[in-house]
This record gives sequence, structure tokens and C-alpha cells, in this order.
Amino acid sequence: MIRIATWNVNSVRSRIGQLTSWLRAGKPDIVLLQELKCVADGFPRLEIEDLGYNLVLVGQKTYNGVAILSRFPMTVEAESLAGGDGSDVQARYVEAVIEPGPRVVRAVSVYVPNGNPAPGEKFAYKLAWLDRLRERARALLAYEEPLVIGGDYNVCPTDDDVYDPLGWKDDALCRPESRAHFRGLINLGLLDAFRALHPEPHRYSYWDYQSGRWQKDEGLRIDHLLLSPQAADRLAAADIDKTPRGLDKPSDHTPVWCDLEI
DNA sequence: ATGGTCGGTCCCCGA
Repeated sequence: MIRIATWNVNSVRSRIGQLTSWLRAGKPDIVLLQELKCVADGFPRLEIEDLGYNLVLVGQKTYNGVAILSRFPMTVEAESLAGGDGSDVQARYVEAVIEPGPRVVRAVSVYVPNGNPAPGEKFAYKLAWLDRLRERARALLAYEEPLVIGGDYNVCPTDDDVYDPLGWKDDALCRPESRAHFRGLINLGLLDAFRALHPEPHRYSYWDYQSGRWQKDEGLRIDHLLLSPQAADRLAAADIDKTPRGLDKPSDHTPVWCDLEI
């Protein structure tokens, strides 16, 4: 059994204490991180490696930044999405092949653009980025291997995944175009691991820092683990770990995880 | 209630 988790840490340097405590407590095998907000040289590499994790990351000053942590041997396969117009310098994609044993697992950490304000240039960039992610996912699915594409999708898939659908209907996280692009990924044959095992509405992975959203449990489910059929066949459990969001100085996101029988 | 709160960087921006 291997456990795979995704967590938008909102600055890995300000969250390193919480991250290492959480790694020690849950011992996830593969961890997908987003919003590192630092370049590779600034990443607290030793703290992670001392816990027995291999590390690949794509960093950027101040913004974005994605990483994969693995307790098994890992080889980086891609550090950006193909098909950009050459101006795609944002650190939002990293892909690796991991070998937990005789089988391989391919893991991808994504930080999808937020896209606000919508409509506008940023929203167009988000939708184009999701188009390119879909093309990459299509190519990866052709390998017919266990594959997990996880991260902060900045898409709230349905009205069941947000505390106030009417209030959020024009936001880039909830707009119909964003939801259609997310369904485009699902329609390739990817499974939303949490939703597959949890039909109940109003389970969230993100709560805004403002206005006491966490205390009122007014959040959104925008962090997802999408599984290829070969991974979905082996899905044993999935959940949202709300504990880190309740700590002092938390990220505004909390981890989402799943267990695969591999 | 046109507010509110973070993190990083620098005198505001992105979320």
C-alpha cells in the first residue's frame, strides 16, 4: 500500500515546521506540493531529505513553485507543460516516475493558475493552461500505467464543493468554463479520488484566511488527486486531512490523500 | 459593511 498526498503549503519556508511534523506523523510515501514561493536554492532540502524523502522541484521567486517528495527512487520526467507559447515561465508543473517496487507510478504535481479576475487575460491563461494539461494527460494515459495527477487545480468542480455557490458563481474557481475544463480531464478517464469514495457534499480543502472562513467551515474543494484507470483500480481509501489547517499560522489549504494497493 | 488576512517583497501584488 502506498499513500499519496497533495498539499498547497503557501510558502514552503514559512511552513517547513508544519510540513516536517505532518510527514513524521502520517508518513505519506509520495507528496505533491504547491506554492513553494521560492527558488530551488531556497528550498529547505535537508529537512526533507533527513526524513528519508527524495525530492524534485521546480522553483520560482515569490510565486508558484511545485515539488514531489518520494520515499522511493524517483526520476524527473518533465519540469513544465509542453505546448506553451514560449512565455510559460511560471513554475506550475513537475512530473516524475517513481518505483515503489517492480511496478512504476507516475506522479504529477500541478498548480493550476487561479484565473481571477474573470473574464480577462489571467482567466484566458488558466483555460489555455488546462487545455495543455489535458493534452499531456491524454499522452500519459496512453502508457496505461498507474498515474496520479494531483495538486491545486483552482477549480471547484460542482456547487456541492463550495459553501456559497451563488456568491462564487462568477469567480474563476467556479465559473462554468473552469468546470467544463475540469470535466474535460475527467472525461479522458481520470478519477477524482476523494469524490469517488465520498459522495457527501460540503467537504473542503481550502478556506480563505479572511472573515473567519475556517471557523465557520466556509471553504471550497479545489485540491484534487486524479487517477488513471490503472491507479483507480487500486484505490483503497481517500480523504481530506483537516488537521494542519487548524494549527497556528497554517496554509490556507489542507492536505488531500489517497491510498493505492501497490 | 466595497471590508477582511496572509506571504513575500519592498513601499504593493497575488491569492
